[in-house]
Amino acid sequence: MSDEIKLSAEGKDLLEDASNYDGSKYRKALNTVDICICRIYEKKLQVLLVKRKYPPFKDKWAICGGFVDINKDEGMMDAAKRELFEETGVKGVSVRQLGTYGDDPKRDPRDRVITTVYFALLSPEQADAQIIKPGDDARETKWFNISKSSDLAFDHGIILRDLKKHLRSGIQYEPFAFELVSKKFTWLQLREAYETILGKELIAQNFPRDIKRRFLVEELEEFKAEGRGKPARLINFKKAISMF
Amino acid sequence: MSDEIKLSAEGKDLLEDASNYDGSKYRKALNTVDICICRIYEKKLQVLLVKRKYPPFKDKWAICGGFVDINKDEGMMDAAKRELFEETGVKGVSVRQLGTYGDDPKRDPRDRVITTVYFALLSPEQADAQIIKPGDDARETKWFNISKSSDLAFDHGIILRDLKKHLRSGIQYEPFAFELVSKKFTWLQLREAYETILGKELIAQNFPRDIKRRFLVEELEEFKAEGRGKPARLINFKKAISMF
DNA sequence: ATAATAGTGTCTGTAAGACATTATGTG
DNA sequence: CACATAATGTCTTACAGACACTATTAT
Repeated sequence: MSDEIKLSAEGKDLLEDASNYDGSKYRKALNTVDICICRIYEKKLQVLLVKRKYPPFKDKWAICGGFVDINKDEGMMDAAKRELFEETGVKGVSVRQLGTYGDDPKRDPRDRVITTVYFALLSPEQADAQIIKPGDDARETKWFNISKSSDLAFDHGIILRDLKKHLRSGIQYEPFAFELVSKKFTWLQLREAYETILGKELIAQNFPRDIKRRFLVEELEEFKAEGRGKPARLINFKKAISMF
Repeated sequence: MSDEIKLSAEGKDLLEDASNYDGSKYRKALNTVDICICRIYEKKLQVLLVKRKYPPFKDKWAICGGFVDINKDEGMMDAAKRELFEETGVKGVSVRQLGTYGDDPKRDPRDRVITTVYFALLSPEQADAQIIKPGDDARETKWFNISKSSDLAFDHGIILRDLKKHLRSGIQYEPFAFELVSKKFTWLQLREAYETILGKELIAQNFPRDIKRRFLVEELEEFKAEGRGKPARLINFKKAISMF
């Protein structure tokens, strides 16, 4: 944040800073938020994509998102949460920032668009609760395996690649996996969430031991039979154990 | 990124998406970049701040930054690098994104400003090379200990707190410390960079062993006497050893 | 020689990987 | 009972913390 902005009578903003920025030719970018809505389905990390109905990238699939409502003084994360709600009907989920993509001025060929990308991790229940709102003009959405989603609109392929990396490197100390499973979960379910994000198998017997070192969990006196075999104990996530 | 933008004849952008966004009342935010220019000085992490010459926050200290030049199709990171160069004369330094701050619509009381924050880590040489450009209208800049910098303009105090956290948690696998020391450095210098960022002392004898696990370094046949005692071997950073 | 800093070697406790065994449910 | 999955126990290996000792320079 450097210098000076003046607001003219019409509410048009001019820039006038100490380095003689030419305010008269001043143009602004558009700010959007994208929200990568993720779930785990059949041991694959999936993201909810929406089919574009207009050019550019007509009929291509894109990450959910939209414009930040500057008129209504909407916060960036609020906009991301609103988009999440509009697409899925889900509220009260933790939404995190991935990053801002605004290096290529032609990432949207129409105009300069700067997008700040957030992501939300849904439990199976939250993902299934997805509401098709009546009267909605039928935005077509679909879950895609995050790895196979190529040929997307804009730079959304790059964004999803970055998201995968971010989830993988953050899962050690951030409770990503806990958000992707049900509120009460089994060790198997949590381990499969880890395996999905890490892209490798973990040793089942060691898994509870290793998790308990970094996270505080509550082992309930409830059990759930998942087909044959001994029913598994249900677990509740309490909190992360801070490493500092 | 959801739907539709139309450009009118005058180049004024209208929004017209599938959810009946009211294009006529459409207003845009201003995009700025801030760059946290960091160095280590006397075992303290410092950031270069600039004294504001105009309201709001007149005479308060702020992180370096400025507007993204949308007219010139300037990329976000290019803008951050330009600001870095304008303040310090330094080029060719790796600049990373910290995050985007745009939740509070009143973070700039004049208008809606969304800022994307980057950071650069300078070696002592780069930090000292700081150029006061002639004909510059004397922007007053000064190095501050990052911890003690309170009462800053805007939400810059929060940003620096976030940066500290980001550096601390990332230093294990990202070569932050190597950028904060000279190209050829001693184990002591590198360890002090780690200690500064981590905020605790490390065991000197174990330090080379632990670094070599995560990073590839070249131990040179050059030595440098730093006062009395045995001259220390100079080291060269090669690359990080990927953990995946 | 003495002080000061650099660098090596080794011991120990903890964490992580790997596997064997026991426990407890379903068909 | 046979089978499948959960849960526990233990062995081994790698890493991290801590400290003792040696090496090399300036004064």
